[in-house]
Amino acid sequence: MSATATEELDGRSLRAAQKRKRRRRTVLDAALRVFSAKGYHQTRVADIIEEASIARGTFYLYFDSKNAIFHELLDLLLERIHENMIGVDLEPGAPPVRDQILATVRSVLGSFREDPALAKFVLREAVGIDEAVDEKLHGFYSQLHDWLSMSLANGQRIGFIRPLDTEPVAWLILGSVKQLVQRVLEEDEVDLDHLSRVLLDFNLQGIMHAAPG
Amino acid sequence: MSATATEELDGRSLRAAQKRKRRRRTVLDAALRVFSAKGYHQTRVADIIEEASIARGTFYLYFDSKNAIFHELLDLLLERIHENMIGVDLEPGAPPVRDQILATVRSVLGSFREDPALAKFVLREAVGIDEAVDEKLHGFYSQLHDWLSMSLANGQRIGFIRPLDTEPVAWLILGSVKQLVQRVLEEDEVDLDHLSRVLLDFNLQGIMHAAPG
Amino acid sequence: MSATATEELDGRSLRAAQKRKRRRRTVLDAALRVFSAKGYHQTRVADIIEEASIARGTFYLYFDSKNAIFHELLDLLLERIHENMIGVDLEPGAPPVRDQILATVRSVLGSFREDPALAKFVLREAVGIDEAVDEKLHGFYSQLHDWLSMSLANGQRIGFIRPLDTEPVAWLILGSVKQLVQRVLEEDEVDLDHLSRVLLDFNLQGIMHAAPG
Amino acid sequence: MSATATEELDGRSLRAAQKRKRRRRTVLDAALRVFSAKGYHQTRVADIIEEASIARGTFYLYFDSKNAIFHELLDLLLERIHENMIGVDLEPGAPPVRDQILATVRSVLGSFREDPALAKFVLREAVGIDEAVDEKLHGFYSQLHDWLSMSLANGQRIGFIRPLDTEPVAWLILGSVKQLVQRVLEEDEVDLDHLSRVLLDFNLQGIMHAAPG
DNA sequence: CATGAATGAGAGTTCATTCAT
DNA sequence: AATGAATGAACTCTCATTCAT
Repeated sequence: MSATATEELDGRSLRAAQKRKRRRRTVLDAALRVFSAKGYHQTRVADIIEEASIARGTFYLYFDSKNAIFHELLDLLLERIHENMIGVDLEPGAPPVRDQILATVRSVLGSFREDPALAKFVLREAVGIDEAVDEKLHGFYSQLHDWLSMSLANGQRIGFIRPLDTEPVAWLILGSVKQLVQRVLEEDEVDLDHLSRVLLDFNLQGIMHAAPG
Repeated sequence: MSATATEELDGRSLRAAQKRKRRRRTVLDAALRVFSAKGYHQTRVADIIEEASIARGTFYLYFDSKNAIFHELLDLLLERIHENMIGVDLEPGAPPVRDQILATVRSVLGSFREDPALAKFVLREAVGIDEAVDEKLHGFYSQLHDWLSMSLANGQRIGFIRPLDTEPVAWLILGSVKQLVQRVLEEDEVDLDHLSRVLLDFNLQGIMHAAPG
Repeated sequence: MSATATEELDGRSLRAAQKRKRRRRTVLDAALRVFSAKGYHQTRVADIIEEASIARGTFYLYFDSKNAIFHELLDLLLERIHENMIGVDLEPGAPPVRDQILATVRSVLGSFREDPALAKFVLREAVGIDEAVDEKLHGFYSQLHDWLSMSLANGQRIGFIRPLDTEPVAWLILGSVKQLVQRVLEEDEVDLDHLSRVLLDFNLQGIMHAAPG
Repeated sequence: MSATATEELDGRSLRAAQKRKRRRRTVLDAALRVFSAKGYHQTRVADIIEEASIARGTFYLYFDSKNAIFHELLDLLLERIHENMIGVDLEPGAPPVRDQILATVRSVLGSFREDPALAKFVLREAVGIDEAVDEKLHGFYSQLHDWLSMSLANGQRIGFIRPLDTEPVAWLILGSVKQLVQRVLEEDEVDLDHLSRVLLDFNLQGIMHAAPG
């Protein structure tokens, strides 16, 4: 009987833990929606709890503060973007580099387009909130930059990329991508395939005619 | 004698008006400093009046509200940036197009570097404050974009620019410039001449080797 | 068991609702006391919350603003006065008209005397606050006037009242009553029965000797 | 020469004093207009100085404070009303008492009608401003009441007035007059002669048919 | 664990009054 | 005497967080 009780308790606490997790998730989702729509400062805790259909106190049962839930969201999203980043396979037999990059670009643009809240959140609303937020974003973009910079260096080594100062160029590429993502979010109908190709061509060849040999 | 009196009055009111203008300017400068350093929401009216060394009520003598002074600053700065933009001279006998663009780029980067508060303000803090602010910034960047887009079209007509979709490419260029400006602000020592050349080369030729004829 | 749970919940929320209502009432009462004592403009929200022994925020939990609670009080009190007004029964077999009116007058004077705050509030403090307040009071007195005017017309029809211009006379009666009420509030010891009779006699017969046939 | 100088000074200071007096009067008039239109609390010092076309500081050259100018106005107006009050001449050979009273009533109503600002000011706005204002008004009405009460007593002595409790009846009369004055101010077209007669008849005979001998 | 009423520090703004010119 | 820019105390209202139930 005590076994049963224990089992029951285990089962109960397991279910409880799951329920807790689900609740947390519900609130996080709600918060993401509201933060994306109104921005951090325009968002009241009241908005979040209403969107999540929970009571005021419940919010503080799952999160320490409005600021804390924001940070948690930010971490989550930056991590998710990280995971979606695909490296370029330079092994012999791999698809052409250009095609690989094109696929990556296409996938990144598409994923932002699918979850605009996420992108809006990271690109626009997470600014001017906090020293800590600023640092986090800064670190994130630095990582992207470093990865790009390294990729450029690799490309140079195999002769795919011309000699250039990889540091600033990585920033330039990053900037152009960020801007395009932002545009993609604002326009209703976009041809992702076309845009991906334009983005790639621009970054690869710039705007000039290929110089004649 | 009445003339003198009138003159005196004029002189007095003139001096008063000048003083008023100077005061306004003092407050605007102080506000720019504080907004740039702390962001809009972290900035209290108390911070501004302390920075400007004026009394609480004096602030409201010159500006309607915290929001109003922010908008005035924004207008001022966007206008200033506008004025610094130089077109490209295509007349025969003009300096080479590439040199002209290079000079513009160099001047833009330099002016931001000279007044970092200005740049920080426009690029970072003016987000998520207000519908009106968002629209203003949006409009500003749209204008920049349209100007770029048109310039690209012109370049195509004279054969300087390869065939490409000017609309998205203009956004890409804009994005890369914005990002570089942001970096320039964050780093202590930068070689503006070098960066300007890198920026230009990147946008003109991309990152690939010039394709052999 | 689920029934019990539901009942408990119902009971809980019921008790909560009751408590809420009691709280509201407490604040309203406190506000009435303070407004009556100091007038609208001398009253600070701080005074009300102190009198009600609640926190600053709590006040705004129950009322939108200082102005709103004032309006609610005003509505409440005007309504209460309305309810206390008794019509005259002209049916055969009813008590003599004079006695009926006397009873009404006595009851009105008495009710004001019992709750001086109420009367002070309506008669003195609710002036010069707001366009809306002015209109509300104006409307209230207009209603009283119209009711009086109509009663006079009815009295004329049954021959109880002499021919006269009912419109202005209704205002005269109203004015005399208002003034007496105000006096009743200011004096410590009053003989309500005596005053009621004096009021009635004055309004019925004026101050002259009954004209000899 | 010193004489001339003195004379000149005298003349100058005289003219200056006159100008000062005129200025004061201008400001007082302006204040009366604004106070009457908007009420004490809605009136800003800015409103008064704009209406009077003087500078902010000038206001405080002539009056100690917003409160002070209000009190001065109040005193002025109460005094003016006092002066307009005419006693009843009971000497043999004087016009009939009823006619004398009628003339007084007519004149009082007419004077209020001619200067509505004055009346509005005294009857409506001067409430809930100040302990001192309250006392002043209270004293004023007490005087009116005492005068009325005494007149009633006199009337009783000569047999013109029936036996009644003069104290409360004086308040009733006062109330009816105040109310009528207030109405006269609010309506656009009024027949003052008719209203005066109605007022008199009401106060003299009430609303009942004269009791048959 | 869930609730939502209660809290109070702190924000922006107003306006009567002062004072240097 | 006249001006009007400057002052700052005092006000109302907001909202993230707490806590008794």
